Amino acid sequence: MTIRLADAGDGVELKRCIHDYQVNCGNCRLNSICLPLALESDDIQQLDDIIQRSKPLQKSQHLFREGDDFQSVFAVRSGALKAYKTTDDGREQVTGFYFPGEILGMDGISNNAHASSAKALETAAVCEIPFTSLERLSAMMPNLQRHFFQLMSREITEDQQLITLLSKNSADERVASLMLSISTRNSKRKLSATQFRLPMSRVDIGNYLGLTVETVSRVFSRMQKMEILLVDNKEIQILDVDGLKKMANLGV
Amino acid sequence: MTIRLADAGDGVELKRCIHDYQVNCGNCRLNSICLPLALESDDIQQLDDIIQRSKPLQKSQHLFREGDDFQSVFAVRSGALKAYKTTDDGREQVTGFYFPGEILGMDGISNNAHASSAKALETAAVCEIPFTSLERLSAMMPNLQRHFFQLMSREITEDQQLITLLSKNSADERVASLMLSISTRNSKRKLSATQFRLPMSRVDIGNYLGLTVETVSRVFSRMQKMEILLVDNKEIQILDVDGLKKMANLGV
DNA sequence: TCAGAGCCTTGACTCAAATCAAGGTGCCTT
DNA sequence: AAGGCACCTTGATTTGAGTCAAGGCTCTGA
Repeated sequence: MTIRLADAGDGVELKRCIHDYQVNCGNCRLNSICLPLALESDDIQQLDDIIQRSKPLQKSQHLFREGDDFQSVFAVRSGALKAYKTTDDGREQVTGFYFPGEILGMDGISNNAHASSAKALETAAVCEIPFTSLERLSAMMPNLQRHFFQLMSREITEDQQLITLLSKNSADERVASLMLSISTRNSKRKLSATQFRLPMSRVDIGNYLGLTVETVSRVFSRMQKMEILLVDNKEIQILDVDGLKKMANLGV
Repeated sequence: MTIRLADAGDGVELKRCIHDYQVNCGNCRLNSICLPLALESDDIQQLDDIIQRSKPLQKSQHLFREGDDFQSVFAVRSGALKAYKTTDDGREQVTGFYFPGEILGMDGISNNAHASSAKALETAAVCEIPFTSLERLSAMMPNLQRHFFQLMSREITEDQQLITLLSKNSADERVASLMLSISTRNSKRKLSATQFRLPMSRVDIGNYLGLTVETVSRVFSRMQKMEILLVDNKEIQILDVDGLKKMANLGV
């Protein structure tokens, strides 16, 4: 029942699709994050034509799995996803959280197979961008080619940030950094930088930051006691941004 | 005195240059690692024309520094380099080691400024690939575009491997994994997989793996006692590959 | 060839986070 | 409305790696 192509499926389903979701890149409120490009409107139309909008994923549904054939990269439209790898001994490593406007799946390009799995943390909608079409288009639009090189390069620098965090920082610093990162990304999406609901569990946070659940929980308690955060289960309110930055120890 | 362009500098210096280094991508013995591409010889010529070969770097000389304008990516021709970032509080995080045939500098694309510094661990020669020329050429050669997308994607998956290592694995497992990685990369370059000289110090290894020097040293001692490695300062001989793989715990 | 500096190793002790254990909270299902 | 399950919190204890300290090795340059 999944609608993969804009011109596929029966008319009724398609219409609902058009009604429910934003239909094109030109009017998408996320395009300043996802496509901050100086493209001609004709170019945007061409890009829009290759992008496929599908039915939302339900919580804990997979968008793709490690080892799946790589066909497309994906932009998050709504909701949130996590990417994770399964180690040979069966443990899980969360490699990233993805919010609206962010792009995932680029790690599949190198081997033509997804190098990680992606799972919805809550109901989530994505735009699918078939990679061969994207390559074709990129060769014709220097701006687009540049944009994708930049996106991938950003993924690299972000991974390097995480490497540094894991390798050099204490539990307090790691959790504080993640809270700041989510806060910053929220404000880029014109949402509150100080109040939000975490879409992921404590287990996922711990897993991502190389900590156990218990440690994450204790850090939240400590932050609450210090009146830096107000934590009510997954609802977070940042009371003292400077205190949080100080705790993150990444330069105020 | 640096020769940056193949057609620059005075004739004598240039000739020595041609004599000392392999001159073009077509005959470079590393091209199976660096450029495993089905390119027409005319295409290789075009690529070759944009690549600039410079004088070798001396040990501990910088190839570029964090914050430098991003102009080029670099392929290692000989020797070895490390990439590292300096954190806001002045500590260093080594983000990678680069051996002949490997490409570095791609993290600079996203902000038009290098996101990390690169320093020679020993005398090292590199090919400089100016990025704007590469972009122009990529738009014309689909294979080349694909290749660079793949290279960047590989950098992402490798960083994710490191993230997992740092987040989930013990000191023993981390050091064992690095030894295996170097061994594998050596054999790709037709060098011995079981005997090599580490170009980096214990400090660099520890820094890269999120460990202290003392811990790295203790792990080497332990491995020696277990007759997995023979360690003589920077000279490493792998005595028991399976034992090493088992120690790395990444699936034998 | 000798001095010095930087790098490496080893040992003793400390500590931050993991582990083990138990109980609480909130949410979904029936 | 109640039962069950998944998730979260807190406390007690353990442990792997960090820190501190000291001594040895090796390469360089005078």
